[in-house]
Amino acid sequence: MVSPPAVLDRVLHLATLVGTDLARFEDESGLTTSRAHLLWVLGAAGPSTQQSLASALNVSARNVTGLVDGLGASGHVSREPHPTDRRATLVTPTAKGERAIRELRESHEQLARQLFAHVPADRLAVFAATLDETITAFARLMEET
Amino acid sequence: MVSPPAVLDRVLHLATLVGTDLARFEDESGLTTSRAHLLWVLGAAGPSTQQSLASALNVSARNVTGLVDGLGASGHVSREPHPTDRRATLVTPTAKGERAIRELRESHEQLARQLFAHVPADRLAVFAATLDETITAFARLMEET
DNA sequence: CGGGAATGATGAACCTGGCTCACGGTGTAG
DNA sequence: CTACACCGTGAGCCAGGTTCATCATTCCCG
Repeated sequence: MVSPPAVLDRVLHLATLVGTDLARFEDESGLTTSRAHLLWVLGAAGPSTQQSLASALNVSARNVTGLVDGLGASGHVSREPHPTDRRATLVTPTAKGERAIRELRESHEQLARQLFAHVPADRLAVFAATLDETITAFARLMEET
Repeated sequence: MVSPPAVLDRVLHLATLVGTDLARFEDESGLTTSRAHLLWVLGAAGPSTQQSLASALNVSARNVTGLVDGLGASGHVSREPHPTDRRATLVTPTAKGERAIRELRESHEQLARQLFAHVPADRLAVFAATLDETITAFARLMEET
């Protein structure tokens, strides 16, 4: 019999390990977690207004200003005028930013492949399914509250 | 076929959800994440020097000073003289601190039970085993680097 | 036993990542 | 044209981290 709290601990343990790996990546690339996160979102969504980045990252718009300032200073993104709305700016990755996004993706993929390399496909499927159900259970739990 | 990166994403997703739940707990109890974490460790290890807390939390000793200051101000812990080493202080939970630690444990256990309630025991066992193997794989990966 | 090195906690100064509130510029619906 | 809504940002705050320097104590070795 496996005790649920022990399983939860394992999940959290794995998450912190992945976080450690991300930190290593950041050290190498000179990015911080939040800026890497912003770049990640930018890579997924393409050039975006700061508002949309704020809601995607689930932080305040003011905070995005600061992150974009930092990424601008390090040459990863630039602020381009929005083609139709003169209030907004389009945060756009530079060549350096694109490269960082690509490395981020590759690092993520490589980590995932290495982590699960030893797990047979059928067990990985069970694993993923259980995760899905658990996430769903969580969502239901949050709604009730 | 389940793609490894997608599985990794699910793990991280679940971890952030759990993090959200922890944040809710903090709001209710007036604690912050780091202080709750310190209390958690304190509950597991019993009265400790700040040094040992620092290494358990993996942060600088200086930082622990600040966290203990905060927890002291909110009445969760007190600094007691170390019985044999007059340089050190023993960070000790007060009655209020003990209560918070108990609530922390209960909340954690309840969450785990609710999350995995719907998962049959055999599948949970596979899940836990896969997690263990993955964590081990990770440790091996880190060593090589 | 005595003196130099290690250790435990903290003050000072700094950075990042968050937040809110206020404000100026722009868009848009009446 | 006027009012309202929305985008970005300045100002100011807090928590959580860091390093470096300092002081008291402990420990160890000659």
